[in-house]
Amino acid sequence: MASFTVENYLKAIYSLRRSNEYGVSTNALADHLGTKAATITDMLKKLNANGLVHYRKYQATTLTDKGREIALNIVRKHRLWEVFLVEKLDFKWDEVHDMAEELEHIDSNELIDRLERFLDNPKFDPHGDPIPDKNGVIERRDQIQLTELKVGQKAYVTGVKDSSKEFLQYLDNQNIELGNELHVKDIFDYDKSRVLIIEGQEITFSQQVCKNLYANLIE
Amino acid sequence: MASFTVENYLKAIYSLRRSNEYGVSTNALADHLGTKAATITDMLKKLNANGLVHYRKYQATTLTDKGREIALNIVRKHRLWEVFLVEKLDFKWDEVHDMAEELEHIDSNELIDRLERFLDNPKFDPHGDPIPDKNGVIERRDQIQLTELKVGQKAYVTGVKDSSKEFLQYLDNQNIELGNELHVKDIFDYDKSRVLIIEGQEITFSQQVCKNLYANLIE
DNA sequence: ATATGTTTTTAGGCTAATCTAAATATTTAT
DNA sequence: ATAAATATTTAGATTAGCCTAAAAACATAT
Repeated sequence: MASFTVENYLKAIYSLRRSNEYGVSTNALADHLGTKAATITDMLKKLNANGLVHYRKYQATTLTDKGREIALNIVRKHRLWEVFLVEKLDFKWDEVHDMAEELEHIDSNELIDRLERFLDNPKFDPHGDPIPDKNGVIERRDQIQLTELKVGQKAYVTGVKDSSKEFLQYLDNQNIELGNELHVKDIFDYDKSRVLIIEGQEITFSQQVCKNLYANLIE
Repeated sequence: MASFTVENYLKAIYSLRRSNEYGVSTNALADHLGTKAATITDMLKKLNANGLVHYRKYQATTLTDKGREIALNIVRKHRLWEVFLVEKLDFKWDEVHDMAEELEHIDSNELIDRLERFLDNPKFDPHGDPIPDKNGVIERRDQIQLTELKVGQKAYVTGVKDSSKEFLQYLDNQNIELGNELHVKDIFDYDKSRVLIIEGQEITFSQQVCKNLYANLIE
C-alpha cells in the first residue's frame, strides 16, 4: 500500500497538473505540500523507482497510469467524505476540508463504496467538484467561469474554483449557494466587475470573485 | 497532538490494564502491539517524559490522568465509528474492527460529537462495549458471563468478551445476536457446558463460549 | 542462598520523511 | 552570448519508530 505521505504526493501532482500543462515542477510541489524542494526531489526519485510518476532530472513530473489511479481514488474518497460531512453531519462547506484530508486515507474500498451508496451516489461534492467513480472515471461537465457570461445571460451556480475558507465564507455571507439561478445585469468595463441578479437579489461581484465561480449556462 | 503510534500505545495500555491488576508489563504490550520488548521500553520512556504514563524500570506501567483521557477518547471514537459502520453502512459486527482501528485516529472532536448525535447517542457499540461520553465517562453495566448463570435463570445477551472474527462468526452461524433472550435449561458438570434456550431454539454452548458471552439477568 | 530461567533494558543500527547548505542546471535579461 | 537570477539537485544530518544482540535485573526452584 502507498503510505499516507505517498498518497499525498500523488494527489498533489494530480491537482497541480490541471493548471500546469506540461507536468508539475519541483518548486510547485514543495509549495503545495509545505516542504522543501530538496525533499520533493528525494521523493520523486522514489516514486519514479516505484513506477508511480515519470520523473527526470530538471524536468516537469507527471503521473503514470498507476500513480493516477491511486490519486483518483484518494480524490474520490476525499469528495465522498466531504459529502458525508455536509449532508449527514451538517458541517458547512468551509469546514470540511481538513477532516476529509484525513478521512481520504482510510484504507478500504469496500467502505468507500458503501459510503457512496449510503449517500445516494452523489456525482459532485459540496464545492461542485466531480466525484470519480470506483473505476476512476470522472463525469465531465461543461461549466464556465462567471467571467465568461455576457450581459443578459442566465446560468446556475455549479461550483467554486477557489475552495478556501475565506472565499466560501464570503459566499455564505452573500447567501450564495450551489444551484442558485442568476443572470448578468451589467458588466463594468473599467474593472470587469459584474452586477448579477441572484435568486432575486442584486449583487455586484468583482472579477476575482467571478473567476472563482463556475456556472452552467441556461439554454 | 499525540501521534497515531502514541495513541495506539495508550489505548493498548488502557485495554491491558483491565486484566492486569497492577499495571501492564513490557512483554504484554509487545505482544499486544506486535512489536519487540526493546521498542516498548524506548516508547515507555518517551511517554513517561511526556506525562502520559507512569513508568519506572522493571515495573508495571500505568496511565496518567492525561494518558487515560487520550486513551478513552480513542476508545470513544473507535466504538462510535463501529456503530456507524454497522448501523449505517450495514457491515457485520465481525467486519468493522480494522476500519474502526483507522477511523479512531481522525483528529476532530467536533466530528465525533456530531457523529454521536447522528447515530442517536448510542451507549454501546455493536459488540456490547460501552461508549465513553465526551468527558470520558463510561456507563457501568452489571453484566455477567454466561458461566455465572444457574439452571433456570433467564437473561438477555448484552455483549461479547472475545470480539475476534472467529467468535463473532460462530455466533452468527448460531443466529445469536445482542438482545436475544435466553434461559439455562441444563449444565453438564463434566465439562461445564450449558444447554440454553435462546429465542425458542435449544443450543449447547461450551464453557469457553459461555465465558465469552455477557448477559444481563432478568429479574 | 545460589543457580537457572525469564523479563527488561541498553547499545548500536536501520528506514522513511524531513531539513539546511552548497553545488549545479536552467532560464532570463541584457 | 554571457552574466545574473532562479530552480533543482546533491550531500550530509535529524527524528520517530522500529529492529537485533548482549547485558542486567528480577523471579523461581532447589
